[in-house]
Amino acid sequence: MAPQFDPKPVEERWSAFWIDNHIGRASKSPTEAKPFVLTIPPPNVTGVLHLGHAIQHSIHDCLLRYHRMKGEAALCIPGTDHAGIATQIKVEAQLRREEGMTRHDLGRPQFLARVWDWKDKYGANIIMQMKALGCSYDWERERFTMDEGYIKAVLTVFKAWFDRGLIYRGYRLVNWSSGAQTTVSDLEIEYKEVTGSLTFIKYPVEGTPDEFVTVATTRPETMLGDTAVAVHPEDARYAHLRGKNVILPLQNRPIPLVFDEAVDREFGTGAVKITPAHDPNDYETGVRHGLPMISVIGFDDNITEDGGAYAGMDKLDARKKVVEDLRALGLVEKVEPLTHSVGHCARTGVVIEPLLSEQWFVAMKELARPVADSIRMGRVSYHAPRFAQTSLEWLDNIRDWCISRQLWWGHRIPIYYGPNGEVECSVEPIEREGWHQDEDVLDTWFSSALWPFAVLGWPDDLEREWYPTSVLITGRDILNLWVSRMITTSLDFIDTDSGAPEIPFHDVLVHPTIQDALGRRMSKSLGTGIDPMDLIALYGADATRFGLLQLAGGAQDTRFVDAALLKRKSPSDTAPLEWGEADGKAIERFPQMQASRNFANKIWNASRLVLSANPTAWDGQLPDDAGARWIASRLNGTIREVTRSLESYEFDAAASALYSFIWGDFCDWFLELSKPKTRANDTGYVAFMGYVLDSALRLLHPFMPFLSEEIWSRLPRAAEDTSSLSLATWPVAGEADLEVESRFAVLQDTIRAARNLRSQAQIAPSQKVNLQLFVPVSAEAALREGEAYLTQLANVESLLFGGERSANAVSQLAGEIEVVLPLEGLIDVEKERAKLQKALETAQKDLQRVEGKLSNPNFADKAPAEVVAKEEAKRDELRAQMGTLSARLAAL
RNA sequence: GGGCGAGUAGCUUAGUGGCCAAAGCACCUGCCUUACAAGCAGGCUACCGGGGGUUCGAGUCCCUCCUUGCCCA
Repeated sequence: MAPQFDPKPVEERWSAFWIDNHIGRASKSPTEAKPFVLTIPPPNVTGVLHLGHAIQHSIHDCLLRYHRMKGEAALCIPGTDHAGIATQIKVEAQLRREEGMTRHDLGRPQFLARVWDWKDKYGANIIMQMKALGCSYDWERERFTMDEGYIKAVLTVFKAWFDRGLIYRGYRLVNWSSGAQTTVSDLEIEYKEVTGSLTFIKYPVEGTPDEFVTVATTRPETMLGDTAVAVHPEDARYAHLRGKNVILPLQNRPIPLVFDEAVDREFGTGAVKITPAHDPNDYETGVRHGLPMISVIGFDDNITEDGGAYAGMDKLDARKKVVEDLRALGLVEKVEPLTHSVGHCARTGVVIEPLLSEQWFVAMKELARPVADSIRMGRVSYHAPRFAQTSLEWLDNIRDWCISRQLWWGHRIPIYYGPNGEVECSVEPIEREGWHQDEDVLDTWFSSALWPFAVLGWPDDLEREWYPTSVLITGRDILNLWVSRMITTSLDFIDTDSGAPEIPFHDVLVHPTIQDALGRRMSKSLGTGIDPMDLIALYGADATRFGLLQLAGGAQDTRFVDAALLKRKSPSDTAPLEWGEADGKAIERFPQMQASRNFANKIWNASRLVLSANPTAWDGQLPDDAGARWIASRLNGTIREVTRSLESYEFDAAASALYSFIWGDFCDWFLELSKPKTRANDTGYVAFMGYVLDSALRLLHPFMPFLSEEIWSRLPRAAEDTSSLSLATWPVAGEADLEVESRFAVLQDTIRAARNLRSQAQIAPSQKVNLQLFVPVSAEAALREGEAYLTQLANVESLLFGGERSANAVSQLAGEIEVVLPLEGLIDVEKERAKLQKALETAQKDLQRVEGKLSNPNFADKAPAEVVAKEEAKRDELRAQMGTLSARLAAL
């Protein structure tokens, strides 16, 4: 074995082994035990995975491997999403860039062939990335949201909802993205603060041309489509105008003054212009008052014929011209700067234009109610629980879902139009003379909403033994977009054995969002996006997984440190980053990953040491030795803690329990104190060392599968014999022995004190020293038992218990134990005195605080007995320490 | 605008009312001690965002302000 762990060959070997041997295949019959089932959130086939995916898949595979080792039937179904808008935009951009063509030049069938090529290429790449991370999913079950069976599921749901009247076509105000040339749903809009202006426009009152009603607007060009001005019914300023019209300037059209309670009297002048065709609020007002709706902005963002003189102009040009012309007429009262929130298309970034259009919708109210009920009843439980509230707020205020998209890539809407105006929904294509299919496709999330049961064979033959699934692991940004909708479809289409609506998963686990080193969302355009494959290449897949799982504590955002990025002067500094370099100096760029790579190397070398002693299978006989008893107890505590943490999804706690056990306890103490035993070829002891390592590797496997598998394959095996650690059993915790652990802690503290003295006295580590110990009766057994270890680990020549207090010595306290290091030459008495004096003062101060607490009657009365007892023990120890320190000072 | 989080060492994070607030990285000192310099031993570093309150006791609970992230409009 090489002195440094080289991840690459190990990853290649075991990756191939797991796939060839179908480790991820759920071969057990799930009826044997409660199955553990996951379906991954299918990534978009738009490109490559980023760190957000990497943490998500580290969590998936960690849980999956843990449950598999526990002996449960464990299954995780992988797959990818066609991602309608996102993918089509990518392929269109590529087409434009490389061939100067639009999709229309190519035609629908040819264009779709191009998108399928793209899907094959990038979809395969994404699956490859998951495998590189070590994911042990059931690769034979890989699904795609547009594969044959999936299409059937989508069409079946559409038809069922259509037949029940839940899917309908309507001429409504929808969100139009001119960038993608399609509608988008409410959830696909991102609101951003922009600096704009508020223009106050005077509308003359009909019949009294000297009187005006002033309205304030951020979008003056929409005034061309105004069909009313609204004021609050109790607003005294406008009460006298009831029943009157105002004249819409530029269009010279009388429009009514309407009274509506929704008007905010405080905003602007209290009078608002109403443009029902271009604003959601105005649309509602328009419906309430039966106002005409005039579209003045078209799908191309240009002013329509109804915009009169401005027809054909871009809406932003028209905005300037309208204000200019109004100013010329003296109708602009003032213009104020205003920062307000504007909806942008989440995919293309263009400003969303609300437009009237004929689209398909799902009526959500009736469907959403049982979803909210299920969440409230706790049938689906959220981690953290507050995310249930987030979902409920959305569900309780649900609005109809616009599902038609003016795209080519996706599930084409199964609606057919006949020559005489017939409209029919059909799962099978209608190929009758004169009939044609709706041109639009469905919102991607319509198909994603069916994921958990569509990947398990629905509608043909749902594999009930795997449904419902166990945990849905996802980022919090798609809780409404995806998670709530999956619950909706499952409750509506899937029944339990007793006929009640079935949930798609029991738990929803929300994982952290990974931010860049400056607290921003990771983004390729800023040059801050990090490809997990780069991390795997630099640090190895195990270190990458472990490092990410250390960050996966709760749902809180977490920062991924890029040392090079931190060196930048300001967040707006976008100078390119060179890998591993900042200010011309070589640096470790990702310290979090470096730390876990070092950990992997530590495990590798600890294993080298154990394996070099040629361990045989352990017979279960615990060596009669303080160190062995101690590490056995610590192992049991660690098994318990890692198991508990995984059960409660605290991956950071599990990782740090493993880290401190393996590095802190096993390597720093146990392996060090075991060295004389391995040199003496104590086969029983070495077999025990092999057993502890074996157990640690099992616990480590869900976190670092490659490394643990590699080392485990080299260890001897007793009863159990499987070909792979991934199929070995999860360790069962025995009782931790607190008595053994506290005795060993006394020994450790004493050794540390001795090392500390050596270091202060600047004694070379190789030089042996004589040591004198003053030990209270309570600690004597512990020190006698561990005397050999003390001698070995503090490099002691001779150890003296008690005796004369020499003046020529330095000392330090370890609890109540006084560790004294006599020195050959004269010591610096003043320095030593000052050190002891300071220690004495500190103890004095602590004692005063503790005594103050104890003498407070409120504390004695109200604090629990064990807290009081702790304080009393503390007081006794401090008194003893002060006695020892005084004695030492006197001896100087 | 409404809602939900977060702010702890130079950095990233633990911290479940009860010892003197924990870990890793970074930094400093000394060591190539025959598993590991990706290492070992020792050390430095905190007005726990500000202010107020509840409590015998607050990093932890409540109020408020500041900063910041996300969701919804």
